[in-house]
Amino acid sequence: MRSYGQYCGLAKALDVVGDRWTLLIVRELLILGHARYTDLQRGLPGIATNLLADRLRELEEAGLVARVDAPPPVATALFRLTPRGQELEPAVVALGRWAGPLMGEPGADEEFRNHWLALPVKLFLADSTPERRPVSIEVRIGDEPMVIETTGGSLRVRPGSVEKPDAVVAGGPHLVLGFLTGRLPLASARARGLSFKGSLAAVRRLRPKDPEGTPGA
Amino acid sequence: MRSYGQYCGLAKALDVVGDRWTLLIVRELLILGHARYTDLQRGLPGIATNLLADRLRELEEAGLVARVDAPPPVATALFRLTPRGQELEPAVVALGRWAGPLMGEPGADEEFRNHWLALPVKLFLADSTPERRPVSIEVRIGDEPMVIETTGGSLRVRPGSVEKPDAVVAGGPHLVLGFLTGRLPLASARARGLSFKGSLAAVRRLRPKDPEGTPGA
DNA sequence: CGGCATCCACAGTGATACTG
DNA sequence: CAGTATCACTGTGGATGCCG
Repeated sequence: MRSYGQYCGLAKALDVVGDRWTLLIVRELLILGHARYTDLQRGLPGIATNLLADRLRELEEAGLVARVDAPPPVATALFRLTPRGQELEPAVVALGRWAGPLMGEPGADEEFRNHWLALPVKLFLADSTPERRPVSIEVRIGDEPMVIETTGGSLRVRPGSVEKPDAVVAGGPHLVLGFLTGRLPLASARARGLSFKGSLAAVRRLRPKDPEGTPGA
Repeated sequence: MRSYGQYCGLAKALDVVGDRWTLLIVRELLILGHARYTDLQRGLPGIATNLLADRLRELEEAGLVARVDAPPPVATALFRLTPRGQELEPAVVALGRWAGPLMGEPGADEEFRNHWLALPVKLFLADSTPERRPVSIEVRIGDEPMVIETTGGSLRVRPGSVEKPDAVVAGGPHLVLGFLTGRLPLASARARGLSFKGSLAAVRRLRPKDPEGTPGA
Protein backbone atom coordinates (compact mmCIF):
# COMPACT_ATOMS: atom_id res chain seq x y z
CA MET A 1 0.00 0.00 0.00
CA ARG A 2 1.05 3.46 -0.78
CA SER A 3 2.04 5.24 2.43
CA TYR A 4 -0.02 8.18 3.61
CA GLY A 5 3.20 9.97 4.51
CA GLN A 6 1.72 11.39 7.68
CA TYR A 7 3.40 11.49 11.08
CA CYS A 8 0.27 10.24 12.82
CA GLY A 9 -0.37 6.98 14.61
CA LEU A 10 -3.57 6.11 12.79
CA ALA A 11 -2.00 6.81 9.41
CA LYS A 12 1.03 4.68 10.32
CA ALA A 13 -1.20 1.83 11.43
CA LEU A 14 -3.14 2.00 8.18
CA ASP A 15 0.11 2.07 6.22
CA VAL A 16 0.73 -1.41 7.62
CA VAL A 17 -2.71 -3.01 7.95
CA GLY A 18 -4.90 -0.71 5.85
CA ASP A 19 -4.64 -2.76 2.71
CA ARG A 20 -7.65 -4.68 1.53
CA TRP A 21 -7.83 -8.19 3.08
CA THR A 22 -4.97 -7.56 5.48
CA LEU A 23 -7.01 -7.28 8.67
CA LEU A 24 -9.15 -10.22 7.64
CA ILE A 25 -6.01 -12.34 7.37
CA VAL A 26 -5.10 -11.18 10.85
CA ARG A 27 -8.59 -12.19 11.99
CA GLU A 28 -8.11 -15.69 10.65
CA LEU A 29 -4.81 -16.09 12.43
CA LEU A 30 -6.19 -14.62 15.66
CA ILE A 31 -8.93 -17.24 15.60
CA LEU A 32 -7.03 -20.22 14.25
CA GLY A 33 -3.69 -19.62 15.95
CA HIS A 34 -1.80 -21.14 13.08
CA ALA A 35 -3.01 -22.04 9.64
CA ARG A 36 -1.87 -23.42 6.32
CA TYR A 37 -2.19 -21.47 3.13
CA THR A 38 -5.30 -23.35 2.11
CA ASP A 39 -6.86 -23.00 5.55
CA LEU A 40 -6.55 -19.26 5.07
CA GLN A 41 -8.11 -19.49 1.62
CA ARG A 42 -11.07 -21.36 3.07
CA GLY A 43 -11.52 -18.73 5.78
CA LEU A 44 -11.26 -15.84 3.33
CA PRO A 45 -13.85 -16.59 0.65
CA GLY A 46 -13.37 -14.30 -2.30
CA ILE A 47 -9.67 -13.59 -1.91
CA ALA A 48 -7.56 -14.07 -5.00
CA THR A 49 -4.73 -16.48 -4.45
CA ASN A 50 -2.08 -14.05 -5.62
CA LEU A 51 -3.39 -11.45 -3.18
CA LEU A 52 -3.19 -13.89 -0.30
CA ALA A 53 0.40 -14.66 -1.21
CA ASP A 54 1.18 -10.93 -1.54
CA ARG A 55 -0.40 -10.02 1.77
CA LEU A 56 1.29 -12.85 3.63
CA ARG A 57 4.65 -11.70 2.33
CA GLU A 58 3.94 -8.10 3.31
CA LEU A 59 2.76 -9.14 6.75
CA GLU A 60 5.89 -11.22 7.15
CA GLU A 61 8.09 -8.29 6.16
CA ALA A 62 6.22 -6.04 8.58
CA GLY A 63 6.91 -8.54 11.34
CA LEU A 64 3.28 -9.38 12.07
CA VAL A 65 3.25 -12.90 10.66
CA ALA A 66 5.80 -15.69 10.88
CA ARG A 67 6.11 -18.69 8.62
CA VAL A 68 6.94 -21.87 10.50
CA ASP A 69 7.55 -25.41 9.40
CA ALA A 70 4.84 -27.74 10.55
CA PRO A 71 5.82 -30.74 12.70
CA PRO A 72 6.93 -33.86 10.71
CA PRO A 73 3.62 -35.60 9.96
CA VAL A 74 2.31 -32.60 8.01
CA ALA A 75 5.48 -31.27 6.45
CA THR A 76 3.93 -28.08 5.15
CA ALA A 77 4.37 -24.45 6.04
CA LEU A 78 2.21 -22.85 8.70
CA PHE A 79 1.49 -19.20 9.26
CA ARG A 80 1.00 -17.66 12.65
CA LEU A 81 0.97 -14.21 14.19
CA THR A 82 4.03 -12.84 15.91
CA PRO A 83 3.50 -11.18 19.31
CA ARG A 84 3.43 -7.87 17.50
CA GLY A 85 0.69 -9.21 15.28
CA GLN A 86 -1.30 -10.46 18.25
CA GLU A 87 -1.28 -6.95 19.62
CA LEU A 88 -3.73 -6.07 16.88
CA GLU A 89 -6.45 -7.96 18.72
CA PRO A 90 -7.83 -4.92 20.61
CA ALA A 91 -8.14 -3.01 17.35
CA VAL A 92 -9.80 -5.91 15.56
CA VAL A 93 -12.14 -6.36 18.49
CA ALA A 94 -12.99 -2.66 18.57
CA LEU A 95 -13.94 -2.73 14.91
CA GLY A 96 -15.97 -5.89 15.44
CA ARG A 97 -17.83 -4.30 18.33
CA TRP A 98 -18.58 -1.26 16.26
CA ALA A 99 -20.09 -3.47 13.58
CA GLY A 100 -22.51 -5.07 16.05
CA PRO A 101 -25.53 -3.06 14.85
CA LEU A 102 -24.73 -4.01 11.25
CA MET A 103 -25.16 -7.73 11.92
CA GLY A 104 -28.78 -8.18 10.98
CA GLU A 105 -30.29 -10.90 8.87
CA PRO A 106 -27.46 -12.31 6.74
CA GLY A 107 -27.83 -11.63 3.03
CA ALA A 108 -28.44 -14.64 0.83
CA ASP A 109 -25.11 -14.11 -0.93
CA GLU A 110 -23.11 -13.73 2.25
CA GLU A 111 -20.55 -16.30 3.15
CA PHE A 112 -20.24 -17.67 6.63
CA ARG A 113 -17.62 -19.78 8.35
CA ASN A 114 -18.27 -21.47 11.62
CA HIS A 115 -15.04 -20.47 13.27
CA TRP A 116 -15.89 -16.79 12.83
CA LEU A 117 -18.15 -17.35 15.82
CA ALA A 118 -15.08 -17.37 18.00
CA LEU A 119 -14.63 -13.61 17.91
CA PRO A 120 -18.14 -12.49 18.89
CA VAL A 121 -18.39 -15.22 21.49
CA LYS A 122 -15.14 -14.14 23.12
CA LEU A 123 -16.27 -10.56 22.74
CA PHE A 124 -19.69 -10.65 24.21
CA LEU A 125 -19.91 -13.68 26.42
CA ALA A 126 -18.40 -15.01 29.60
CA ASP A 127 -19.14 -17.86 31.99
CA SER A 128 -21.36 -16.37 34.66
CA THR A 129 -20.87 -19.16 37.21
CA PRO A 130 -17.35 -20.54 36.78
CA GLU A 131 -17.56 -22.29 40.15
CA ARG A 132 -20.04 -24.82 38.78
CA ARG A 133 -19.02 -27.77 36.67
CA PRO A 134 -17.91 -26.98 33.11
CA VAL A 135 -20.49 -27.19 30.36
CA SER A 136 -20.16 -27.64 26.64
CA ILE A 137 -22.51 -26.51 23.92
CA GLU A 138 -22.42 -27.80 20.39
CA VAL A 139 -23.16 -25.32 17.64
CA ARG A 140 -24.16 -26.36 14.14
CA ILE A 141 -24.46 -23.62 11.58
CA GLY A 142 -22.73 -24.43 8.38
CA ASP A 143 -20.23 -27.04 7.35
CA GLU A 144 -18.78 -28.57 10.47
CA PRO A 145 -19.83 -28.40 14.12
CA MET A 146 -18.20 -26.18 16.73
CA VAL A 147 -18.06 -26.56 20.49
CA ILE A 148 -18.24 -23.80 23.08
CA GLU A 149 -16.73 -24.87 26.36
CA THR A 150 -16.50 -23.08 29.68
CA THR A 151 -12.99 -23.09 31.07
CA GLY A 152 -12.89 -21.35 34.41
CA GLY A 153 -14.62 -18.06 33.77
CA SER A 154 -13.89 -17.53 30.13
CA LEU A 155 -15.00 -19.46 27.07
CA ARG A 156 -13.27 -21.49 24.44
CA VAL A 157 -14.57 -22.07 20.97
CA ARG A 158 -13.11 -24.84 18.86
CA PRO A 159 -14.08 -26.82 15.81
CA GLY A 160 -15.20 -30.35 16.44
CA SER A 161 -17.78 -32.23 18.43
CA VAL A 162 -18.16 -33.54 21.97
CA GLU A 163 -19.63 -36.78 23.27
CA LYS A 164 -22.41 -35.55 25.49
CA PRO A 165 -22.91 -31.84 25.03
CA ASP A 166 -25.14 -30.10 27.56
CA ALA A 167 -26.94 -28.44 24.69
CA VAL A 168 -27.03 -28.42 20.90
CA VAL A 169 -27.92 -25.31 18.91
CA ALA A 170 -28.46 -25.35 15.17
CA GLY A 171 -29.68 -22.80 12.67
CA GLY A 172 -28.57 -19.72 10.76
CA PRO A 173 -25.75 -17.61 12.17
CA HIS A 174 -28.09 -14.74 12.93
CA LEU A 175 -30.37 -16.95 15.02
CA VAL A 176 -27.60 -18.79 16.83
CA LEU A 177 -25.77 -15.57 17.68
CA GLY A 178 -28.97 -13.80 18.72
CA PHE A 179 -29.99 -16.70 20.92
CA LEU A 180 -26.59 -17.23 22.52
CA THR A 181 -26.21 -13.55 23.34
CA GLY A 182 -29.71 -13.48 24.82
CA ARG A 183 -30.98 -10.92 22.37
CA LEU A 184 -33.46 -13.42 20.93
CA PRO A 185 -35.59 -15.41 23.39
CA LEU A 186 -35.69 -19.13 22.70
CA ALA A 187 -39.33 -19.03 21.63
CA SER A 188 -38.86 -16.42 18.90
CA ALA A 189 -35.60 -17.96 17.76
CA ARG A 190 -37.39 -21.30 17.44
CA ALA A 191 -40.25 -19.67 15.61
CA ARG A 192 -37.72 -18.40 13.10
CA GLY A 193 -36.15 -21.76 12.58
CA LEU A 194 -33.64 -22.33 15.37
CA SER A 195 -33.25 -25.86 16.59
CA PHE A 196 -32.38 -26.28 20.25
CA LYS A 197 -31.98 -29.37 22.36
CA GLY A 198 -30.64 -29.90 25.83
CA SER A 199 -30.20 -27.74 28.88
CA LEU A 200 -31.34 -24.15 28.67
CA ALA A 201 -29.48 -23.51 31.91
CA ALA A 202 -26.20 -24.27 30.17
CA VAL A 203 -26.82 -21.50 27.65
CA ARG A 204 -28.05 -19.15 30.37
CA ARG A 205 -24.63 -19.44 31.99
CA LEU A 206 -23.16 -17.52 29.10
CA ARG A 207 -23.75 -14.00 30.21
CA PRO A 208 -22.93 -10.84 28.31
CA LYS A 209 -19.60 -9.33 29.21
CA ASP A 210 -19.06 -5.72 30.21
CA PRO A 211 -20.90 -3.73 27.56
CA GLU A 212 -18.13 -1.14 27.79
CA GLY A 213 -17.54 0.20 24.33
CA THR A 214 -20.46 -1.71 22.88
CA PRO A 215 -22.35 0.53 20.50
CA GLY A 216 -26.05 0.73 19.93
CA ALA A 217 -27.37 -2.80 20.24
CA MET B 1 -15.59 -0.31 -1.70
CA ARG B 2 -16.43 -3.69 -2.93
CA SER B 3 -18.06 -5.66 -0.13
CA TYR B 4 -16.28 -8.68 1.30
CA GLY B 5 -19.62 -10.49 1.37
CA GLN B 6 -18.86 -12.13 4.68
CA TYR B 7 -21.23 -12.43 7.62
CA CYS B 8 -18.57 -11.30 10.08
CA GLY B 9 -18.37 -8.15 12.16
CA LEU B 10 -14.86 -7.19 11.14
CA ALA B 11 -15.65 -7.66 7.47
CA LYS B 12 -18.82 -5.59 7.81
CA ALA B 13 -16.90 -2.82 9.56
CA LEU B 14 -14.30 -2.81 6.80
CA ASP B 15 -17.05 -2.74 4.19
CA VAL B 16 -17.97 0.65 5.63
CA VAL B 17 -14.70 2.20 6.79
CA GLY B 18 -12.10 0.03 5.09
CA ASP B 19 -11.66 2.28 2.10
CA ARG B 20 -8.49 4.22 1.71
CA TRP B 21 -8.66 7.64 3.47
CA THR B 22 -11.98 6.88 5.16
CA LEU B 23 -10.69 6.40 8.69
CA LEU B 24 -8.39 9.40 8.32
CA ILE B 25 -11.41 11.55 7.52
CA VAL B 26 -13.06 10.18 10.63
CA ARG B 27 -9.91 11.08 12.56
CA GLU B 28 -10.12 14.68 11.36
CA LEU B 29 -13.73 14.97 12.41
CA LEU B 30 -13.09 13.30 15.76
CA ILE B 31 -10.42 15.90 16.47
CA LEU B 32 -12.00 18.96 14.93
CA GLY B 33 -15.62 18.28 15.81
CA HIS B 34 -16.86 20.01 12.70
CA ALA B 35 -14.92 21.10 9.66
CA ARG B 36 -15.32 22.68 6.27
CA TYR B 37 -14.28 20.92 3.11
CA THR B 38 -11.04 22.85 2.90
CA ASP B 39 -10.27 22.28 6.58
CA LEU B 40 -10.44 18.59 5.81
CA GLN B 41 -8.16 19.01 2.81
CA ARG B 42 -5.59 20.76 4.99
CA GLY B 43 -5.75 17.98 7.56
CA LEU B 44 -5.44 15.26 4.94
CA PRO B 45 -2.31 16.15 2.96
CA GLY B 46 -2.11 14.08 -0.18
CA ILE B 47 -5.80 13.35 -0.65
CA ALA B 48 -7.20 14.05 -4.09
CA THR B 49 -10.15 16.41 -4.01
CA ASN B 50 -12.42 14.03 -5.88
CA LEU B 51 -11.63 11.30 -3.39
CA LEU B 52 -12.48 13.57 -0.48
CA ALA B 53 -15.80 14.38 -2.12
CA ASP B 54 -16.45 10.69 -2.82
CA ARG B 55 -15.64 9.60 0.70
CA LEU B 56 -17.72 12.30 2.31
CA ARG B 57 -20.70 11.24 0.23
CA GLU B 58 -20.19 7.60 1.12
CA LEU B 59 -19.80 8.42 4.80
CA GLU B 60 -22.96 10.50 4.63
CA GLU B 61 -24.86 7.64 2.99
CA ALA B 62 -23.57 5.25 5.63
CA GLY B 63 -24.87 7.58 8.31
CA LEU B 64 -21.50 8.35 9.88
CA VAL B 65 -21.19 11.94 8.73
CA ALA B 66 -23.75 14.74 8.55
CA ARG B 67 -23.56 17.85 6.46
CA VAL B 68 -24.83 20.90 8.31
CA ASP B 69 -25.20 24.51 7.34
CA ALA B 70 -22.84 26.74 9.23
CA PRO B 71 -24.33 29.57 11.31
CA PRO B 72 -24.99 32.84 9.40
CA PRO B 73 -21.58 34.55 9.54
CA VAL B 74 -19.89 31.71 7.69
CA ALA B 75 -22.65 30.54 5.36
CA THR B 76 -20.81 27.44 4.20
CA ALA B 77 -21.37 23.76 4.70
CA LEU B 78 -19.82 22.00 7.66
CA PHE B 79 -19.21 18.30 8.13
CA ARG B 80 -19.47 16.56 11.46
CA LEU B 81 -19.73 13.02 12.75
CA THR B 82 -23.10 11.58 13.66
CA PRO B 83 -23.30 9.71 16.99
CA ARG B 84 -22.84 6.52 15.03
CA GLY B 85 -19.67 8.00 13.55
CA GLN B 86 -18.39 9.03 16.95
CA GLU B 87 -18.69 5.44 18.07
CA LEU B 88 -15.69 4.71 15.90
CA GLU B 89 -13.45 6.47 18.39
CA PRO B 90 -12.50 3.32 20.34
CA ALA B 91 -11.47 1.61 17.13
CA VAL B 92 -9.48 4.60 15.92
CA VAL B 93 -7.83 4.86 19.32
CA ALA B 94 -7.00 1.15 19.36
CA LEU B 95 -5.28 1.43 15.99
CA GLY B 96 -3.42 4.54 17.14
CA ARG B 97 -2.22 2.77 20.27
CA TRP B 98 -1.02 -0.15 18.24
CA ALA B 99 1.01 2.22 16.08
CA GLY B 100 2.83 3.64 19.11
CA PRO B 101 6.05 1.68 18.50
CA LEU B 102 6.06 2.85 14.88
CA MET B 103 6.30 6.51 15.85
CA GLY B 104 10.04 7.00 15.77
CA GLU B 105 11.95 9.82 14.20
CA PRO B 106 9.66 11.37 11.61
CA GLY B 107 10.82 10.93 8.03
CA ALA B 108 11.89 14.06 6.20
CA ASP B 109 9.05 13.67 3.73
CA GLU B 110 6.40 13.11 6.36
CA GLU B 111 3.67 15.64 6.85
CA PHE B 112 2.60 16.79 10.25
CA ARG B 113 -0.37 18.82 11.46
CA ASN B 114 -0.46 20.29 14.90
CA HIS B 115 -3.96 19.21 15.72
CA TRP B 116 -3.01 15.57 15.26
CA LEU B 117 -1.46 15.92 18.70
CA ALA B 118 -4.94 15.83 20.14
CA LEU B 119 -5.32 12.08 19.74
CA PRO B 120 -2.11 10.89 21.40
CA VAL B 121 -2.46 13.47 24.15
CA LYS B 122 -5.99 12.32 24.96
CA LEU B 123 -4.78 8.76 24.60
CA PHE B 124 -1.77 8.72 26.82
CA LEU B 125 -2.06 11.63 29.19
CA ALA B 126 -4.25 12.77 32.05
CA ASP B 127 -4.07 15.48 34.67
CA SER B 128 -2.47 13.84 37.68
CA THR B 129 -3.55 16.46 40.21
CA PRO B 130 -6.89 17.88 39.10
CA GLU B 131 -7.48 19.43 42.51
CA ARG B 132 -4.78 22.03 41.88
CA ARG B 133 -5.34 25.11 39.76
CA PRO B 134 -5.62 24.52 35.98
CA VAL B 135 -2.50 24.88 33.90
CA SER B 136 -1.99 25.56 30.23
CA ILE B 137 0.91 24.56 28.03
CA GLU B 138 1.59 26.05 24.65
CA VAL B 139 2.94 23.73 21.99
CA ARG B 140 4.66 24.95 18.86
CA ILE B 141 5.55 22.35 16.30
CA GLY B 142 4.55 23.33 12.83
CA ASP B 143 2.32 25.99 11.42
CA GLU B 144 0.21 27.35 14.23
CA PRO B 145 0.43 27.01 18.01
CA MET B 146 -1.71 24.66 20.08
CA VAL B 147 -2.68 24.83 23.71
CA ILE B 148 -3.04 21.93 26.11
CA GLU B 149 -5.26 22.81 29.06
CA THR B 150 -6.19 20.84 32.14
CA THR B 151 -9.91 20.78 32.72
CA GLY B 152 -10.77 18.85 35.84
CA GLY B 153 -8.89 15.61 35.42
CA SER B 154 -8.77 15.29 31.67
CA LEU B 155 -7.03 17.37 29.05
CA ARG B 156 -8.18 19.54 26.23
CA VAL B 157 -6.13 20.33 23.17
CA ARG B 158 -7.14 23.22 20.96
CA PRO B 159 -5.54 25.37 18.30
CA GLY B 160 -4.59 28.85 19.33
CA SER B 161 -2.55 30.59 21.96
CA VAL B 162 -2.96 31.69 25.56
CA GLU B 163 -1.83 34.86 27.31
CA LYS B 164 0.37 33.51 30.04
CA PRO B 165 1.00 29.82 29.49
CA ASP B 166 2.63 27.94 32.34
CA ALA B 167 5.04 26.45 29.85
CA VAL B 168 5.96 26.64 26.19
CA VAL B 169 7.30 23.64 24.28
CA ALA B 170 8.65 23.90 20.77
CA GLY B 171 10.41 21.47 18.44
CA GLY B 172 9.78 18.52 16.19
CA PRO B 173 6.75 16.34 16.82
CA HIS B 174 8.89 13.42 17.89
CA LEU B 175 10.65 15.50 20.56
CA VAL B 176 7.53 17.24 21.82
CA LEU B 177 5.59 14.00 22.07
CA GLY B 178 8.49 12.17 23.68
CA PHE B 179 8.97 14.93 26.22
CA LEU B 180 5.29 15.38 27.05
CA THR B 181 4.79 11.67 27.57
CA GLY B 182 7.86 11.51 29.77
CA ARG B 183 9.66 9.06 27.52
CA LEU B 184 12.38 11.62 26.81
CA PRO B 185 13.90 13.45 29.79
CA LEU B 186 14.12 17.22 29.36
CA ALA B 187 17.90 17.16 29.10
CA SER B 188 18.05 14.70 26.20
CA ALA B 189 15.13 16.32 24.44
CA ARG B 190 16.91 19.66 24.71
CA ALA B 191 20.13 18.14 23.47
CA ARG B 192 18.22 17.01 20.41
CA GLY B 193 16.76 20.41 19.75
CA LEU B 194 13.71 20.83 21.93
CA SER B 195 13.02 24.29 23.23
CA PHE B 196 11.34 24.50 26.62
CA LYS B 197 10.47 27.47 28.77
CA GLY B 198 8.39 27.82 31.88
CA SER B 199 7.31 25.49 34.63
CA LEU B 200 8.50 21.90 34.46
CA ALA B 201 5.97 21.11 37.19
CA ALA B 202 3.15 22.00 34.80
CA VAL B 203 4.34 19.35 32.34
CA ARG B 204 4.96 16.85 35.14
CA ARG B 205 1.27 17.07 35.96
CA LEU B 206 0.49 15.31 32.72
CA ARG B 207 0.85 11.71 33.73
CA PRO B 208 0.49 8.66 31.54
CA LYS B 209 -2.95 7.11 31.59
CA ASP B 210 -3.67 3.47 32.22
CA PRO B 211 -1.29 1.60 29.92
CA GLU B 212 -4.01 -1.00 29.38
CA GLY B 213 -3.83 -2.13 25.80
CA THR B 214 -0.70 -0.16 25.14
CA PRO B 215 1.65 -2.24 23.06
CA GLY B 216 5.39 -2.45 23.33
CA ALA B 217 6.46 1.04 24.27
C1' DC C 1 -2.74 -31.56 -3.26
C1' DG C 2 -0.60 -27.32 -1.29
C1' DG C 3 1.65 -23.05 -2.55
C1' DC C 4 2.20 -20.08 -5.22
C1' DA C 5 3.40 -17.08 -10.19
C1' DT C 6 1.42 -15.25 -14.43
C1' DC C 7 -1.88 -13.00 -17.23
C1' DC C 8 -5.68 -10.01 -18.16
C1' DA C 9 -10.02 -7.06 -17.67
C1' DC C 10 -11.51 -3.65 -14.81
C1' DA C 11 -12.51 -0.83 -10.74
C1' DG C 12 -10.33 2.35 -7.70
C1' DT C 13 -6.74 6.02 -7.09
C1' DG C 14 -4.08 10.34 -7.65
C1' DA C 15 -2.71 14.60 -10.11
C1' DT C 16 -4.29 18.36 -12.56
C1' DA C 17 -7.59 21.34 -14.65
C1' DC C 18 -11.79 23.41 -14.62
C1' DT C 19 -16.58 25.24 -12.88
C1' DG C 20 -20.94 27.07 -10.24
C1' DC D 1 -15.26 27.56 -1.37
C1' DA D 2 -16.76 23.21 -2.75
C1' DG D 3 -16.66 20.52 -5.54
C1' DT D 4 -16.93 18.00 -10.90
C1' DA D 5 -14.33 16.32 -15.09
C1' DT D 6 -10.70 14.10 -17.18
C1' DC D 7 -7.14 10.86 -17.66
C1' DA D 8 -2.88 8.09 -16.66
C1' DC D 9 -1.90 4.73 -13.61
C1' DT D 10 -2.06 1.07 -10.03
C1' DG D 11 -4.28 -2.40 -7.35
C1' DT D 12 -7.84 -6.03 -7.39
C1' DG D 13 -10.30 -10.13 -8.73
C1' DG D 14 -10.79 -14.13 -11.57
C1' DA D 15 -8.79 -17.70 -14.26
C1' DT D 16 -5.29 -20.60 -15.21
C1' DG D 17 -0.74 -22.73 -15.22
C1' DC D 18 3.33 -24.54 -12.94
C1' DC D 19 6.12 -27.14 -9.76
C1' DG D 20 7.52 -30.16 -5.84
